[in-house]
Amino acid sequence: MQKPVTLAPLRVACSGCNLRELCMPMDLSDLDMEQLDDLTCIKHAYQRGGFLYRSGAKFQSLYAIRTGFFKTQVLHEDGREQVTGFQMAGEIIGMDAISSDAHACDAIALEDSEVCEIPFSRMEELSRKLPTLQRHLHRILSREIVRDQGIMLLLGSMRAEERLAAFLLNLSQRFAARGYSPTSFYLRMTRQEIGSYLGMKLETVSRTLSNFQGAGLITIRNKSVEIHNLQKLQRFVGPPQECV
Amino acid sequence: MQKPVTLAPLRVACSGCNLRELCMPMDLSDLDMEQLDDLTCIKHAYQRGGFLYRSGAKFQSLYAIRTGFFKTQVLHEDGREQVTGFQMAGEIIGMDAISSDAHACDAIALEDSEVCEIPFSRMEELSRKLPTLQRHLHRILSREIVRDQGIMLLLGSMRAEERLAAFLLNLSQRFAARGYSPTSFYLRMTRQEIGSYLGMKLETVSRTLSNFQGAGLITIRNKSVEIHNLQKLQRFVGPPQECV
DNA sequence: CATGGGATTTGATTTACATCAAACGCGCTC
DNA sequence: GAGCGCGTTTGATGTAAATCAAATCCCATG
Repeated sequence: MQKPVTLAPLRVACSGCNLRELCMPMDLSDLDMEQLDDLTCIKHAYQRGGFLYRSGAKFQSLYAIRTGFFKTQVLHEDGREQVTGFQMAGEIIGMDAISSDAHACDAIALEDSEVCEIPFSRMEELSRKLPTLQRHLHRILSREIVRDQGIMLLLGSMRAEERLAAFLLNLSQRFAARGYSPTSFYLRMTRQEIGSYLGMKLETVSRTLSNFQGAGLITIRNKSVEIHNLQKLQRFVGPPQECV
Repeated sequence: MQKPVTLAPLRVACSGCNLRELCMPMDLSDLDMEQLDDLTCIKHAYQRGGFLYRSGAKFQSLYAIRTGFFKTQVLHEDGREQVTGFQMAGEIIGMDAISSDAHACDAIALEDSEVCEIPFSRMEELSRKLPTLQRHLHRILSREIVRDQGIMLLLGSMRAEERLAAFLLNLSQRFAARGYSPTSFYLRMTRQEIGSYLGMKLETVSRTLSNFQGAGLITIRNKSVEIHNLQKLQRFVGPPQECV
């Protein structure tokens, strides 16, 4: 069974991290060595199923994912849950907690993962000295707002088929940005989790994926997806179908 | 017809603004007079239907609403639109634009309104000197993320009835926080706009409101709403109905 | 005050998706 | 390798909400 334990904490420096391009793309010239030390953060490992943080927990740090895959979810008191995102290497997570000093959602590892813990008070302190870092922090926060608006558009005005196509294309782009194949990848999450994220039931997810496969757009076997035609899939995201 | 013109720009100081509690609740002791001058911003008036900003416009400033009512919406290239929020006095708007230096949505006045323009570069500059302001900015950004997550939960896992009840209760709370009646208020937006925001069609909004009225929960006449029983309405937000 | 156009309500019908249900497949552990 | 449980697929049926349509209301304007 899953043991949500934290393995092997380790201090690391952002300057030496190969994900800097994705998570903290600042101009290095702004950073002298002393300042870099201030940003040094602690690396933790999480097993599949482990909680990075829980809703309600006191806010201390943001987390940069180094390797692995997470989901975030909010729980309604009724027991209903809504997956609010899937996060992969290079992405920053935990920003919802700043507003109330407590985490507003759960973050759970979908595979064995490593994260850098970034103590937020130190981040604020340092960003007062480094305008570039300050600007970057603002951009990250704002980017999250824009991402959420996109999901609102998706949930509010797209049909099941479109949502799923948009979802696959989004994953595709993000894998591509990390140097992986944009057309062949593993889904780390269950149909149920995809459904929760996209506002549909797991059966509908399954059926729609089967339809895509039937139409020759993708091949799906268990959790591995192969997209045969990105353009055709893209055309699914849009009004009903004006078959070209 | 609407003329989206800007009327009567005027310089004002935050120190003298009666909305400070809602939009910039900092400890005044941190601010000396000189710093206050730096935060002085420009007041603009907008007529109903006027654009505060348009999607794609260059990002310069955040805006604090002093009086009035706005909606924000994102447009899909297909012409589909999604209302992403309704903003009222004391709320800050425009934060989605920070990430790309361009506005990601339209902001449109739903009634004659006044806003304070807060040049963002000056805000960043000042927040490097004032940790309290810095912290406040971070909180505002994060609060927007939390708000969006709530809407995702609403759109992804609630039924029409629940969404509309949650919507009315949200308005109720926000009016109450501003010293207005929580049980009697005007809707500034059309059924169509409510529907876009809540992911349903205007007919469904109308029908559901009629149902609420039929159940004696509210009285609705045109755009004026009276909530007769906040608790009962609250109970609508939840799983199907375990009638108490 | 009359007129016109958009907003709203309400009804009839359709439909996309949910629900219920059963079978299958895959990865566990024993 | 047998047995079990979870995740997934697929089918049959039900239903909430969309769509289509028409009547009414309300405000703006001449």
